[in-house]
Amino acid sequence: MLKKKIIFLLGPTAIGKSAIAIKLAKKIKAEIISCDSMQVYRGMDILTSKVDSAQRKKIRHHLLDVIAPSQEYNVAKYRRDALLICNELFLKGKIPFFVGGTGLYYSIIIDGLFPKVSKDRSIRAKLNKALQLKGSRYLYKKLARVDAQAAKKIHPHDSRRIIRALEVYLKTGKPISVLQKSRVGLGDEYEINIFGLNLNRELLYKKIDQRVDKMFKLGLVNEVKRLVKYRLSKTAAQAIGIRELGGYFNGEYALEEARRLIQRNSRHYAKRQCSWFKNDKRIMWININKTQTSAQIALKLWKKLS
RNA sequence: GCCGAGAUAGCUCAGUGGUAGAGCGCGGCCCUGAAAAGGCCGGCGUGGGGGGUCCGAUUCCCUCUCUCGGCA
Repeated sequence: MLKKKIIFLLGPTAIGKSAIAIKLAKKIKAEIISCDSMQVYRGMDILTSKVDSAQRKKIRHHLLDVIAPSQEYNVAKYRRDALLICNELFLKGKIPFFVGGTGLYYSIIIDGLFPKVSKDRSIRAKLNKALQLKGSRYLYKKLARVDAQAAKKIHPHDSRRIIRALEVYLKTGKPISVLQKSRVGLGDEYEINIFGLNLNRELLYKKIDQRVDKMFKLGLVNEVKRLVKYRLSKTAAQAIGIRELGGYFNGEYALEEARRLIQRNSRHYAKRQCSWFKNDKRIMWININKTQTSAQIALKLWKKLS
């Protein structure tokens, strides 16, 4: 029996994924599932460069605007939501087409998430308090005693991962390093095609800077002003642009400085994305050069699929 | 033309008679319930050119070039 097909299109921010994805989706009866940790929030349109409604009419997009920015969202919720949509699409005879740049999210879809150890507010509160009082080294030593393997992988300064590992241990009595081995991915069941878009670093940075300029022209400042009037969830508040414009709103620096910071932080982010994708050997790479249109690139991808 | 200040990393600059640092920038990497987050690593340099003093000069002296400011 023929395996069902799932497609991924990955790449750093501003490289042009969305336009290419829509063109490809039209050729193959696919619907797009956003693979982006920030585009799930309503009201963060300019900030996250979401595709507009005209484009969404061409091809249905999922997991955009699914929660309020006051709500928290995370990998586990994403996985649950995305897999649900995947199944719906299969029933409709459509191909699920994941498009985005959040490395953790796509890998969780493909490779799975170890089960059922959700975040625990009270345990985290305690651990965070210990972190403040005694520092990350104290927690790190604690972790090393119960889960040497995890400790080996985590840097002593990486307090977030130390806390999560301890949280899992305290909740289940099992080391996270053991649980992590029990992930169930999509691997064997489906035919998975992963495409990655690649662009020379200098050009990518230029595109990022230009995109940020465009965001300002489209009204980024007002959008963020509107957003921060309400309390943003911890996760939504992480979007690049919130903190940077916050400093401007507080009078810490001029608007131009906020722009500079947004551009720089976006470049750093893109670099981290590249580094994440680089060593996934399953990715089929497509090099972009500036003369190609998104239609041409979509055609190239389409040929590789058939 | 004269006077003064300066010329050190991609940028802004610090410092020292024993071949150099800081911030920013940049590069590399890690990643399993906060991931646009968080963490780690890396100085990336013919110290403006030439000459002199000295065991030794980026540091002291001379000279040239250039830049900036002031006076003409």
